[in-house]
Amino acid sequence: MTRSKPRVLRTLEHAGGFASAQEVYKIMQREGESIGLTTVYRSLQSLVSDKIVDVLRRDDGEAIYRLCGEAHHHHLVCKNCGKTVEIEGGAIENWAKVMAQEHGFRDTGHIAEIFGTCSKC
Amino acid sequence: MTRSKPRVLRTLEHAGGFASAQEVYKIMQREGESIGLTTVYRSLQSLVSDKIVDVLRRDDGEAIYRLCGEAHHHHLVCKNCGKTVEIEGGAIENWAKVMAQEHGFRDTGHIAEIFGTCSKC
DNA sequence: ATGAAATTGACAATCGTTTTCACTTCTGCC
DNA sequence: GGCAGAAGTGAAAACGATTGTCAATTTCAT
Repeated sequence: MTRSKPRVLRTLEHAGGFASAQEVYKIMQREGESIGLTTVYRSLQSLVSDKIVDVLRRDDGEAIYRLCGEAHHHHLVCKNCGKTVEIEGGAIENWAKVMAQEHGFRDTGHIAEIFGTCSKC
Repeated sequence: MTRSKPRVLRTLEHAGGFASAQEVYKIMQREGESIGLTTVYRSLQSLVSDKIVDVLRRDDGEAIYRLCGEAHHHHLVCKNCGKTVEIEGGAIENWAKVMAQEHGFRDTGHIAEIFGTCSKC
């Protein structure tokens, strides 16, 4: 992808690194950028498979896209306001490795997310 | 609610304590139970506010309902053939609690899945 | 039994997301 | 430069989960 992806990425950065596809689209419209909703979705998906952004789910099921550094980390997400804290995996990393080995799995990865209600909500 | 809620609850139990609204509806249809999809949704929502069931989100955004009392466990999934092993959370449970507390989060839950390639693939 | 209130369910509407398809823009090759 | 074919784009339609509507049914207290 050539034209759209960088523009979508820039918009996501500008939005504080955290927005749904619909929101990114609306922002770009408001700023006068010419882009289709379909392309926003495709760009975001592409950015996800590039590991440039992360995708999570809000409580209502809407997907939210989030810029993410290359370091492996986990998330602590507020179900209510979407506030996200990046946290260390700590004991999990080893747990995942041991469990996988124990059952003969190779090339393993894992996801782990904690969700709840943050102090403000 | 009177007639439907217990039937939905029973179906959810029967399904292994873990299913989406659509799945519950399909199961009940198959078993010859007469119920509307709308009512399944309403019953599940009601069970959630009764704290009898939990609601999570699948990766694709579909809501899955889980019996609260159900033993909490995690999954080890083969990316290739889909084989799934239920595993214990072990160290994770505590990690999640500590992390959440540390950041002032309340009413927390977590999801953790390990994926990889199983010995056969 | 009876009327008010709660429950139910077929259907339509909504909303995020994906697919389709015709059109445009790139690309490498002559 | 021109030109095929591939890749990218976007409007509109399709899709699937969920929610709203509303008339019919059931429940419950009297």
